[in-house]
Amino acid sequence: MLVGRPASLEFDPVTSVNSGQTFLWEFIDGAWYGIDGRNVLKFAVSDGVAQFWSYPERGSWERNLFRLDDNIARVQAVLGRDPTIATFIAKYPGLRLLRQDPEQCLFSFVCASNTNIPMIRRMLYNLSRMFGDKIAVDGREFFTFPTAKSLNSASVSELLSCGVGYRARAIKAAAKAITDGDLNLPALRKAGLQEAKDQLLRIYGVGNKIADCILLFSLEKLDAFPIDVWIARSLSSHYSTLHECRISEKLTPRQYELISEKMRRHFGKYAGYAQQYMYYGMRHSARKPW
DNA sequence: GTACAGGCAGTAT
DNA sequence: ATACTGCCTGTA
Repeated sequence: MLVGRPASLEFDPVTSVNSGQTFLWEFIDGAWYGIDGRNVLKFAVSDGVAQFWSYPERGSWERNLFRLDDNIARVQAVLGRDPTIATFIAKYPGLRLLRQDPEQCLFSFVCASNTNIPMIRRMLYNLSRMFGDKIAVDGREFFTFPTAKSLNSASVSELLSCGVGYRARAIKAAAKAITDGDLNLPALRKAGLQEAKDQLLRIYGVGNKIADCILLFSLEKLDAFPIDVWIARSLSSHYSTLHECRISEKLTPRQYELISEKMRRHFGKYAGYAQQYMYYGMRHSARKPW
């Protein structure tokens, strides 16, 4: 799909924001509206040309969010040597990884444990309504994503009223770590994969999968390879020969690390892109509506 | 009623 | 290191 700025690049923003990496996007009256940290983002597509807005104004945010600075031709060329991924690339050529706000990404995936996407969306909308700041856009109310500070001072009963259940404790733990300075997310962008992951794993409620999602979607670790049940299914059906043992849907932490590392060696430094093509391909062929 | 959904931590072995 | 278990909540 051709976009307004820069016109020479091709990608599909609709597919990308609906590929399960991010949760607070919705289609309203012909345009897509999304929350990224303290910004309300908007785009509309017609006749293969996209227009982008943000509130408050932030020039060319789409370049940052959709990772247009990545050499996608190179990514697709490298990953396309794998026949399975080549099929997915051909099917969804416009799919892109997103570069999300790290704090929002952290809280989003803390909420994502052991539940489904409609529930995740509900939790995050409720949290934003209760702890975010109201912004009026196009005559409609939106809410910025809550800051760590606001979530840190939230009471447990307030969090429970957002429907987060037992994740309340994890939300509080992450909010406290950030507020106290024990977890410095921006600094992790420059750290190595393992170093950054170790920092995230110290947080209560953050395990292997959630840590890898945060690393890939918000901290520049394009070689992070998150394995959820969908990826596990895909690995066991397409890549069983790479692994001597059967891949079950439930992986022990050790098995997770082993397989994740093996896929990293197989796909190289863009392993995270391969994961996203696989994930979206699996979800799509399973006809998940979200 | 009960199974299930994009995991994780706690405990026992 | 692995196996097993409980867990908030809403929907089918």
